[in-house]
Amino acid sequence: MEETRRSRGRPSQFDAQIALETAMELFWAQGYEGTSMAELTEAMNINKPSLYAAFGSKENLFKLALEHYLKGSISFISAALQAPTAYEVVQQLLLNSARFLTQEDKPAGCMVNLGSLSCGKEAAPVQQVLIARRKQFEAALLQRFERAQAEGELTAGTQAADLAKYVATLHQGMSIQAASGASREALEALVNMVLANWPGKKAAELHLEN
Amino acid sequence: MEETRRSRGRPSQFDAQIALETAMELFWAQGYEGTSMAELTEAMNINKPSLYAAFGSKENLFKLALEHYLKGSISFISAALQAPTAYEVVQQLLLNSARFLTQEDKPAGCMVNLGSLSCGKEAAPVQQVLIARRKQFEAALLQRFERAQAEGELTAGTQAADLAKYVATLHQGMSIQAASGASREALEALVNMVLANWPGKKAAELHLEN
DNA sequence: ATATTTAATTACCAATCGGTACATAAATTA
DNA sequence: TAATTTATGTACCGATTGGTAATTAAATAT
Repeated sequence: MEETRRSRGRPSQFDAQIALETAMELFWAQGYEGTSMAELTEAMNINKPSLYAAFGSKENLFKLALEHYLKGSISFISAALQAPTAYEVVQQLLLNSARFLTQEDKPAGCMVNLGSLSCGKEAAPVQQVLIARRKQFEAALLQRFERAQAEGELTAGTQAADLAKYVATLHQGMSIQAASGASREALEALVNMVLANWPGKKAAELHLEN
Repeated sequence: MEETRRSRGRPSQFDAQIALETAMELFWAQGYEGTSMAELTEAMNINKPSLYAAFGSKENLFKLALEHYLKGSISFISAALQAPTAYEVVQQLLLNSARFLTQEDKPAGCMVNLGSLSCGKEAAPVQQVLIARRKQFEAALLQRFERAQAEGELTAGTQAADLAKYVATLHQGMSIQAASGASREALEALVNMVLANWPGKKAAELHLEN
């Protein structure tokens, strides 16, 4: 089944996906500027010329590591976005985020939200990519809340855009909390409090939900 | 009147406070790792030996620049904490933050919240100082909300600790929003939404849930 | 076997990093 | 004026930065 046409020259001694996983964890934990190519080559166990041949440059390696990160983390996000109600979307999203942001075997916080927030000019391209991803996340929330609004789910005065920015802001704040040492339990308590005061619903409806 | 005893040797050609202001803006915008001593010496218009003689090291310069930042930004925070009710505390704090984080002539976002979130091992001491400052801010909020609770202001089920973490998290998220290009108006709309759903405000309705 | 293709290895590049030695300039004190 | 004190300017330090040239090793194709 796995008969992928042997390539011609000397075979690679590393698996690109595994190498990207290692690069991802380093960039995730230490950021773009805080991670040197020397650290990367040692952790990935690849010589520098091989690494450059495979991934192009430090900047490109970061972008590929970011895509790898999104592949692994976007699953529970897109799953949450498919929940039947806006409330359940936020519930799933934030509760799962509280856990994701405090995984024991992974860096704390979200790679997209924490990366290159303040950085030198050399890191500007990477910074722009991360900003775009943050906006993309908020746009996905907006789209989902607009649907909820069309389905008559939200209260009259509630703006879908404000709601999307509210959830995105909470998610980003939770990343800083996690990176600053907040425990999983503390984040979960925070999320439960947010859910108990969810703006999209009236108190009476909230009572029925639980 | 300003008869401050002339020092003995050759006089400094720079004002330490003005120099710190410049260093602060650079570190604020580009972070600790993203700002080089070469950039600093040029922007501050001080030779490297003079800079080292005056401020010790890059790490120490950052810490002094941070203290300078706090001196300038902590005023509206401590003023907000003295508002008569918890609601007004949050109102003043977040509305003023929305403006502070989007000043036109200053870097976007909060230097404490955005600095060294992910960084290399060399920046670890600076990272720890920033984490401590974030915790200090949340602790000040906690203290204020505990007072509000003692004054019978909050509903029975509301934990002051959760409330403090909620506001701190929002403030941190707003910093990322500002750093990612969010406008002042968008942040103000967000804050107004948060205030409209402030847990202590509609106490009677929310009390039904728990 | 030989040629060809591709990767690994070693050694190296100019540029920049944070930090300093050394000599000089400008002030006060004696 | 001479001695002392402090800051300045120049020139430099070893280490590290991201990135490569050139050679060798290991596979397939002819």
